[in-house]
Amino acid sequence: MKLSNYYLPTLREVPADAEIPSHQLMLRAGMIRSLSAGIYSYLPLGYRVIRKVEQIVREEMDRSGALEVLMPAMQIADIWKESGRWEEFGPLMVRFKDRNEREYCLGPTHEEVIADIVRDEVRSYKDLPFNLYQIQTKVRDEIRPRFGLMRAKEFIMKDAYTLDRDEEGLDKAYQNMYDAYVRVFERCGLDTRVVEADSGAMGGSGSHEFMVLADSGEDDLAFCTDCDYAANVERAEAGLEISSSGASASAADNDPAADEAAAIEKVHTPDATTIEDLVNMIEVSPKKMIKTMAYVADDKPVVALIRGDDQLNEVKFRNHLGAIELRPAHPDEFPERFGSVAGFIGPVDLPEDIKIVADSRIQELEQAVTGANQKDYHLVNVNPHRDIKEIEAFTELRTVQAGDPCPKCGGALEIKSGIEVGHIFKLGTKYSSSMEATYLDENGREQPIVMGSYGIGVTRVAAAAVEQHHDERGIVWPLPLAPYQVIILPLGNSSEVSQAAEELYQELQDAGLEVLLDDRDERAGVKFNDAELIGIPLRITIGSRSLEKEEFEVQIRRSGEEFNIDRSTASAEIKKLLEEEIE
RNA sequence: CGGGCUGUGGCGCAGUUUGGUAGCGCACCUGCUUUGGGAGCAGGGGGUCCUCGGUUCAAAUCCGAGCAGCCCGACCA
Repeated sequence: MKLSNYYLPTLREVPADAEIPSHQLMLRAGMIRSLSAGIYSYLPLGYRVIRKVEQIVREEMDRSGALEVLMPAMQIADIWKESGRWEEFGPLMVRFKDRNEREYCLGPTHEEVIADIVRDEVRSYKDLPFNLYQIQTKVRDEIRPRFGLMRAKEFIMKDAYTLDRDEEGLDKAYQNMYDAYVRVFERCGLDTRVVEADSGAMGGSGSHEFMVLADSGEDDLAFCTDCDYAANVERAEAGLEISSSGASASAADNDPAADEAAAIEKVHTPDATTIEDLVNMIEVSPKKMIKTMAYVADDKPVVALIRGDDQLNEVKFRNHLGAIELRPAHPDEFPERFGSVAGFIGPVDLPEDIKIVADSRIQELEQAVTGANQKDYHLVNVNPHRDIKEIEAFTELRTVQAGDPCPKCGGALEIKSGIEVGHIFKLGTKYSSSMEATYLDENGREQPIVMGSYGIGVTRVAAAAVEQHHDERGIVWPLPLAPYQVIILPLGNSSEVSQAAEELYQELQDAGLEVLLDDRDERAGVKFNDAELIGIPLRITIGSRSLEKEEFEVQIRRSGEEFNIDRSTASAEIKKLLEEEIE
């Protein structure tokens, strides 16, 4: 394509609204424009990248035996009510009514539609297994869209669904998709890690996320420095810690004198509503404090007990409770529902209807500090086993931190941030059961189809690629995702130069390469800067200076390397350079 | 949904404290010169100053309400 007839609105300055590199650069490179927060148009250059990602995904899905379909973006509420997710999805789903007051949503995902498609047609075990996928725009009313394509309200996703007879079939299908995903991200030139994940609202038994490591990532990931353990911190568990306080706690249990020596005391702690305030006021280590986190789970009051220096992991808490809706209690709710005041709530003598769940680390605490359920007072010398009678369970509720022991090998965990570009789930029979998608097995018995679901955020992959591949001059596309492979810059206005450029352009195009010709009437600096900003892997400069010697100048975007090539062998040389660039 | 910041030409911003009829850089158009890393000179076009209401002789500026965008948090396949 010739830039003189292209729509490439590059920006010299960084748009004020964009925070992270991929957002800034995609705007500056004229790839995307936003219509509203989290809603984007993909301009010609940007859409080419999207299509490159789609094509790689498509090829690998096809290779894995999956079949491409296209499902409706507009879905009826009925199927969501059947699966129970009409309520569960909450405000994340964009809903509307047609002229007849019939309820619809814009598909945030397609498990229900898949179940509907197959339930009427799949009758026998002989019809299974198979795998359907689509590449389509998904719509989710994100609470807070941000970071450009990274978290948008409308985004392109590849979603695949496997349908199997049993768990064994699902395991195979899951592994097949896992392998396909590894190939997809490798081909995209992305450095990804696979981590164990929480399956969240999707339900199901097993789940892995494919993560691109990047500082701007919204997910925290725990990696073991010694073994291959890797998990999203939402799910990551810490191994057992052999601590001295743990040992002494059991000793204390056997020593009634120790308990007596440490009777509960109420201390005046005016305005100390945070752990930090308390540390300053009574000089106790946060490790000796019990944080009491008040939540409302499906409209019932619950509290989580966490050591003062730990963070509550809401996913673990929610999973333990089996709750659908879990939210922090609002301060206004404290007096009535928790019999206390925000900032001073504690587990000792709470109203009886409140469920108490404690992190396993609470078990080994003694002479701890916690809220007194009375404004401006805390309790000291609290021993959980003696003083908190209604603890429903001790379980791991805390978020793992760097340095925590690995659950697999005991080595130290480290925390890195990552961008979730793919997520695979073993759904099991959650949707097939509720929506009656069944088949008859060899014995003529009706069985629910066993499903898996597999997503790749296509637009997010493009953004993640920019996060991982850019420098101070702009984007540095990995060759497989580059919108064009080569850009030719004729400099000056001599007809020899433009003729040579035109010839090379034709030659490269005939050779099947994707080529841009910057034939705009712009100064050299403008052309150089734009070429580097949009990140084309190979830049060919043609100017009278080198043309006199029958040479073209090459710059490799990634390395910055520059050298000359002979005009006569240019196109063969360029092809060779591109092949090398793939490796 | 809570906290903070911001809305002035396509982009980046000043002007708001102290009210007086809108400005700078970039981009854009015309001409001349220039032409290998975001050109120079001259001339020119473009703005409901987010919206609505109020105060005032007079509002970008003061007051009230609303809307939008961004950041932090909450939340979120």
